[in-house]
Amino acid sequence: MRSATPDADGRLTPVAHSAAQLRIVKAAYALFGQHGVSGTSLQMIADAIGVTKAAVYHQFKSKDDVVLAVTATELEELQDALDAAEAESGPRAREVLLERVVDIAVERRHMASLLQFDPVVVRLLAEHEPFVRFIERLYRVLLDEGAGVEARVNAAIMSGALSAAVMHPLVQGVDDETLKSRVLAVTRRILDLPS
Amino acid sequence: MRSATPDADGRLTPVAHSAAQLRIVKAAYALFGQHGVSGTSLQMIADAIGVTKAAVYHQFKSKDDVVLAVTATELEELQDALDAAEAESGPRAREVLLERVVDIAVERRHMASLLQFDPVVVRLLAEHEPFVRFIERLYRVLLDEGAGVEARVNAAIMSGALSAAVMHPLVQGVDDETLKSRVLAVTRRILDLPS
DNA sequence: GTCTATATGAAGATAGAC
DNA sequence: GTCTATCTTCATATAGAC
Repeated sequence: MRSATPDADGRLTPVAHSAAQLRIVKAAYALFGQHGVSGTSLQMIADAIGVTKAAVYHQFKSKDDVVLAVTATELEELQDALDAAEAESGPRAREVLLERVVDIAVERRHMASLLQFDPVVVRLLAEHEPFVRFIERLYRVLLDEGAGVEARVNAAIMSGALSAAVMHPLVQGVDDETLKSRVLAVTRRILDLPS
Repeated sequence: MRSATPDADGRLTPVAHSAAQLRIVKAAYALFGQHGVSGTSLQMIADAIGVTKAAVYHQFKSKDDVVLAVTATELEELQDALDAAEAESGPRAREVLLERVVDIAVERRHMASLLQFDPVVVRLLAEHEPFVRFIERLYRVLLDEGAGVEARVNAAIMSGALSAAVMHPLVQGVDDETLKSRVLAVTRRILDLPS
């Protein structure tokens, strides 16, 4: 896998993408958001950037590889947030993570659901160790050590709440700032953080 | 469309499915949950029930029709909950709806996300008037008349929270009863209902 | 209600030229 | 880094027999 390599500490170390790879990842990202991963063909991606399928295959050896690269790119942003959170200690870490994550989710509205709900992405995330370790690292901040059922359900609720909150038809017309502050308020309540 | 016809009041009036149609819908339902709609072929559906593709096409004239039938079947359950809620008045209506919806979501865990997050289903729900009217009816109970931005965001959050809460990897091992009570508690908090 | 057989196209993927 | 050309497999969909 070229797009993300393991690291001792659950840190993703993604590639220096070439310009050509970046164009593909960017186009794929947009199309995945509109059609889902299975609903997006390499032909669609190639058409979107004005090249042929073969050109795409020169950069990535399979469609799974493209999905992996897109996913890793998305997680990079999350990783920065996680790094910042881990630099804090105690409940403050969770607070910092939450704020950053909400910001990211609102700004890249349609992607949030992909990562969590697209069956192809879910499968890849579960199968590739670097991703698994990264997710574990994320939950370590979000949940207390040895957190019980209640905390786990709360964390699950929070992650889905976030996805829906930013892409649901009901919030189509809502501006980013309003959305951020509302979502932050509700997710804080879910995680039992002080507002 | 054979699988759902309009009604003056946003009520879906689905077909008397034949036994053959029911088998197809049931198999498709399971496969959609595992692979998503785009990731499920009619061949997979046919194989699952031990017939040929042609047999499936005899019952439904296109794949969209199968998706429509599956979706309508899922919404039928929601419709019963909605009927019950509308029979109540005031805040009690919302309370009743919430309890029923949580029950349904927990019991059919993997479907909740399909209806809200699968791009194909989302498209079909938006394009077919009976569905659009039904969803409007649903929101009428969930939200107050002329509800503001805050209530809309809350409703969106709630619907996503529900999906994630019942299918997130974090809650894989949690039993139905625990999940129901936790989800109910949190969603009540989101909607500002008394617990 | 299900079958075989088939049409037509698009999917993922590769070889080799420029 | 991109192309044309090609392969194979699979997709949706139809015709017509049983």
